Amino acid sequence: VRRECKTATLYDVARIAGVSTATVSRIVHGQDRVRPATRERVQKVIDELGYVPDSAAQSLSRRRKEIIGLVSVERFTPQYDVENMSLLFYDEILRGVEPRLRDEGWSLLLTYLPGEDPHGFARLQSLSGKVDGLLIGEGVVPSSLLSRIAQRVPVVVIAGNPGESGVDVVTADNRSGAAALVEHLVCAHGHTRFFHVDGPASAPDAQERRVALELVLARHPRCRLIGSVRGEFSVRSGVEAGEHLLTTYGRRALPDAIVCANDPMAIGVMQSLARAGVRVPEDLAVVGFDDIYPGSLSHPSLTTVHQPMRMIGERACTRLLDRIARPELDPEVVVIPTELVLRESCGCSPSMGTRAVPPRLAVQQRSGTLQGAVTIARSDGQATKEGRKRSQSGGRTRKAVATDTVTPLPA
Amino acid sequence: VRRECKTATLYDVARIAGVSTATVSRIVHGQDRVRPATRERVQKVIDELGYVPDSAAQSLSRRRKEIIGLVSVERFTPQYDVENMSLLFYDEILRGVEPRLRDEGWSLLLTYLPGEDPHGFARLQSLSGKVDGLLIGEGVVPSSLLSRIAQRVPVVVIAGNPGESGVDVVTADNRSGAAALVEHLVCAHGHTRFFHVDGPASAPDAQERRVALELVLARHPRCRLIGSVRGEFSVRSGVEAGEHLLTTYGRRALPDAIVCANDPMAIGVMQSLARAGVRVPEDLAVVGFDDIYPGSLSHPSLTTVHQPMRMIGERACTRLLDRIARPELDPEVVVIPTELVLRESCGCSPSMGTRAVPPRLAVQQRSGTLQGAVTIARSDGQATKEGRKRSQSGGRTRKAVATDTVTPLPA
DNA sequence: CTGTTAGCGCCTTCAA
DNA sequence: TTGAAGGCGCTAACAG
Repeated sequence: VRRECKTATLYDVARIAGVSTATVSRIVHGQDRVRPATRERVQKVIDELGYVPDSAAQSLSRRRKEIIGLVSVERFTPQYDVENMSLLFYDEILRGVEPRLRDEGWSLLLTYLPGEDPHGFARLQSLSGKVDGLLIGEGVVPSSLLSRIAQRVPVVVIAGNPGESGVDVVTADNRSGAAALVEHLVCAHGHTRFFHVDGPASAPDAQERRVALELVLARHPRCRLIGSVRGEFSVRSGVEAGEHLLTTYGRRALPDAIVCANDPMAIGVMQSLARAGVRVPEDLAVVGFDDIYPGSLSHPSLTTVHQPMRMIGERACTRLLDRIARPELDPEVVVIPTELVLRESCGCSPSMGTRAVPPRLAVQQRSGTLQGAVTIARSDGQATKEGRKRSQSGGRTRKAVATDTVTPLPA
Repeated sequence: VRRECKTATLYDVARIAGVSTATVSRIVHGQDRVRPATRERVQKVIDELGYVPDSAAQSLSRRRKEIIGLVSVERFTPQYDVENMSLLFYDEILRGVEPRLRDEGWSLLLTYLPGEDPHGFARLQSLSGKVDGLLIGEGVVPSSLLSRIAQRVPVVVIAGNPGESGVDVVTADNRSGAAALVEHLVCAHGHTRFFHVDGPASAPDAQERRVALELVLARHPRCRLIGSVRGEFSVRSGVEAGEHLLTTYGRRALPDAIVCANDPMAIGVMQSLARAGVRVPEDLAVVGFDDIYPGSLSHPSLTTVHQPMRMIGERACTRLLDRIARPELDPEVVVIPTELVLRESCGCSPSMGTRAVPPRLAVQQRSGTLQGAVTIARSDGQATKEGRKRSQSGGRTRKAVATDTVTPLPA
């Protein structure tokens, strides 16, 4: 059986059913104002012909494609390398975006862009001709270019710098999350000598986390940062950081706690410590950020901060759809609360695993040049459990809602 | 600054540059037959206006959208559940598909479909109006409907049943992989009492793996299958399988080896064994299938079979593009070789980790109703190392190339 | 209730 | 080397 290449068009249906194309169109879209008898007859022809409307023609006519693009940085190495893990972030974002979009009957165009791609801008330009709006991951293109893209088509930046101009931004509350984590190491475990494994200089989220670390340490006079190295967010760079640490401080002068800018690096650090016979958490604590699944499997299991990535994806998507519907909206920064996940690597016993409840949602309005109007919206009807109150984490005028409520997890 | 909503069209450019739309079109597409002076002048206008061609109009005019759709089953639970892991499969497929597509300048439309969605067919139909071809994951819709979709638009099924009719299929060589794995347990470790944690009845790959297990055991008279349970491919169902096992056999009558239909279930099994104080691999061996990253982190690390998922995605994509270009091609089944990954959980020491080299590529042609024509193609210029020859694994007429060559991994 | 008729923005012969 | 013009398949007024 040779495949038929000819696809039925609206005209074919109309002709065969003996009606006009307008009528067929009405029926396809389930409008009323059609006599039931006609509807039935036409529907039959549609089914027989297997007619499906051509989306290109629809888009052209309606001036709307009902497609949005999701662009994220391609950080994956040629083959099954552990580096992949940095991508898990976008995989989860995706799981938040896609269902939201599907609900609306829209489609998702997915693209990875090599970091620092010289043609990045051109690619985004051409992409902008294929969609009604763009969800762009942090680090895909420099922000100067971002705003140029945003002139052509609505843009929401994911995990982006909250200072981005002319575009909406949805991001996790890195600062409060990191603050809560360090605060825990200080208050619950009494650590004082910290070491930091930082992320790439270009990553705004790593930057936020570092600032939080420094702020908390500054609040506790006995605590200090004895050193830090910069990693690449990968397991491998974590391993290297661990080796560097061992070389630098030797076995006797190790820090009390190693704070890593993300989970893969924390896993890498633990690997090199294990190899050297250093025990975690007995000899020192290690913590990460992100809460990726492998962190819960590692030995010891990893204490970290959970970013609700699906929610970030979903909110970003919602925001983009809103903006497409009403392009005149003012750009907004949405900060999604993070949650502390206490496991073994900080010294907490496995049984006492706790997790913070996402308390509220911080929404920062930004209209024109005026900055600083702050709106706080509750996320759900979720009851805010009582817990230790942490002080607001920031030194800036912006008040981000902190990861400030901790409740026990169910066993 | 209020966003401009008006986007420049080809006409705008033509009018302002004082040429015809045909000329602009030629320039946009880099054709020659344009006087350099004209080109330059027009290009300047294009840049100034930030003109980007509208893809809908292009598609309509060219009768080609240059978009393909990727559809996979949505198995993810509401939130960050470990079940997610079943999705890792498609995440990796994606990383094979997207770059391949990007190379060609095409785009990817991504959709998840809830398993057993009653509207599944309708969704696929409507999707078929938005793309030039479809990559469909196994289990998205019953195969009867698949072939109806395939009449409208080229379809390649991923990880599908090799018996699917009217569509191309790209899948891993589950049978040879599982056979090699079991053979290893028997020959290298001398195990004789096996227990099987099967996958869902509807999963063709689980079926292939079970058949292979049974065949190998049948070849070794001393070996037998003492029992099996069916799981859902999730960590949780692995945990349950482990508990069931402990209840059924007690501590004294445990099997020698537990063969799981995929890695997440193997991880689950190991979790419940660990909780009960059963040591792996000292007391019994546990093996999985898939080679997902967390398996390399678990304790003990998991012996398994690697499916080259990116390659599967890439090949599937290539095949789809070929078919779109030449719809008259005969449907084909491409079987991608798998690789044995020996780690700790089978009893191999970590240092002796080995991994099979992908030997060849099996391509089965299937033209019209005639089945069974078999073509074997070499994958690359890769030299085939000598190794234990295994007998052909199937009882069927199809000759699948086995995972039959084992070489040490670099440390 | 149903049909007529302009476009939507671009591509592509065919002429000039 | 350039321009003119007819679609591509569908939608949405506007008439009837």
